[in-house]
Amino acid sequence: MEFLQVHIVISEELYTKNPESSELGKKIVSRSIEMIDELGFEAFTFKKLGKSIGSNESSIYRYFESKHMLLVYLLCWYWSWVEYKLVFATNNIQSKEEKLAAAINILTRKTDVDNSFSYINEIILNRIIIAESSKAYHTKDIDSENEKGYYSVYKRVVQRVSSMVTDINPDFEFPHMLISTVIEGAHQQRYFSKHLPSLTDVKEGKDTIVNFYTDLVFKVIT
Amino acid sequence: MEFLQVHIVISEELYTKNPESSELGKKIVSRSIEMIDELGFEAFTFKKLGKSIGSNESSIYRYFESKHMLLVYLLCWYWSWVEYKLVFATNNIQSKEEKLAAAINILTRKTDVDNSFSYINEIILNRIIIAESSKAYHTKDIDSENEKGYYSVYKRVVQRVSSMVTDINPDFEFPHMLISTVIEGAHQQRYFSKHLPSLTDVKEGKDTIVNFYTDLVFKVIT
DNA sequence: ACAAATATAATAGTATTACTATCAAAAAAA
DNA sequence: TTTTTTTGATAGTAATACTATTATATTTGT
Repeated sequence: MEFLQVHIVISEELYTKNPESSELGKKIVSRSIEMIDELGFEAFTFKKLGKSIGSNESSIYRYFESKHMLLVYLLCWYWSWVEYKLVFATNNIQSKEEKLAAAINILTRKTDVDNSFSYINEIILNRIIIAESSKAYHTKDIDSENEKGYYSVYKRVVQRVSSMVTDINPDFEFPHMLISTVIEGAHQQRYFSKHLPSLTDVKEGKDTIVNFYTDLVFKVIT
Repeated sequence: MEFLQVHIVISEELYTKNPESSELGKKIVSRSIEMIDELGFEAFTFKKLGKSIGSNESSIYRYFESKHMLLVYLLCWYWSWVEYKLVFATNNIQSKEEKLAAAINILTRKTDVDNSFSYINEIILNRIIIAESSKAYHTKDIDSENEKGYYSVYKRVVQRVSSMVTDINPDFEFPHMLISTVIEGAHQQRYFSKHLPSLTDVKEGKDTIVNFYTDLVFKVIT
């Protein structure tokens, strides 16, 4: 069985040496995803990662300037991947409403396996995005990093879906607020349902989160 | 002019020695709020705090077990204060809809000065809650800390407002999801409007965030 | 096949962090 | 005034988040 191999290109600003250019680089990325998930971002270190992949701390620093930049890289990779899924899933849908519903589904659903990108486990990556991504942009350096374009992919995803909202209702004044609320909200609800369930109303079986936010969006924009 | 002095009681689990029991303790709390705001939580240390208040690192450790526990303490104080404001603002409102609207206003508006609590600056505290609170519960220890009740005040606030939703529409299935989405969403939008404005549609002057979420809630529950 | 270039590994070192432990001095309570 | 409690000062530890240097592989060009 063959799979379509799609390539996600990440801005050069985010790494010192492109991790996709070598086996070691790919191992750094794939193993770091697993380790951040296992240990949490705080307890994760380049030293531990090096030991775990049979390499050296100093070699990892040749790919990523810091642990923070690695997280930003993963975030960027994740949102590029979501954008690809989004474009793929909404392409050729004629009905504006169906298109928006498909987009919201992509943004709020549980991530499933995707064999197009061999060395990255999207399910685990999704989990660390949910648990750790806020640590990437809740920094004192947010403004300068934003200027450098570190978050442009994420902003583009919000923009794409906001446009779908505006297509349906051109008079709706807050499409960006609505979509960023949905994206961040869906992530939070997944985290809460696991760790602080009294903040949610998630039921076993059906995907409450997708239904809740889909319903919310359509009610709010009309 | 005299002000009503209201006392917020914080669970003993959150501190080693009650910071309200001494001048030093109060200074630790009030100055830590300012310093976390200035430096960000990562760069803030007990050593720097000690130096800044003319005290010693070791003395601060006698009040708080760790920097993380100080943050949890501040979070708990903040939500206790919001709960007090909430009860105060919604008390005696007859109309269920007006009551909920008043509650959403409390949860989403910009914080203003409050002279009832002398040594805590609520405006700065609000800012650090917006920027840093996710770091408190995005930890590997979340489950055990949740069991110990560290987040019960926050959960109670969500519960209170969710009940108001259920009072209006007993058939609405997701009151907790809705209210936690609103609370966290409003915080995020305030952060985004300052640092990642393309994720929002905030306009100068009027309080877009309050209007957006008030409208959202009433549209969703009916 | 061999030199040159490049990538990786190993080691050491630095400043800082997040604490703990100990002891003395100061302040408050009995 | 004695005892207790609180604070301050100092020292120490293991770990973190790096940087710098040098040696050793590995790859590449000819």
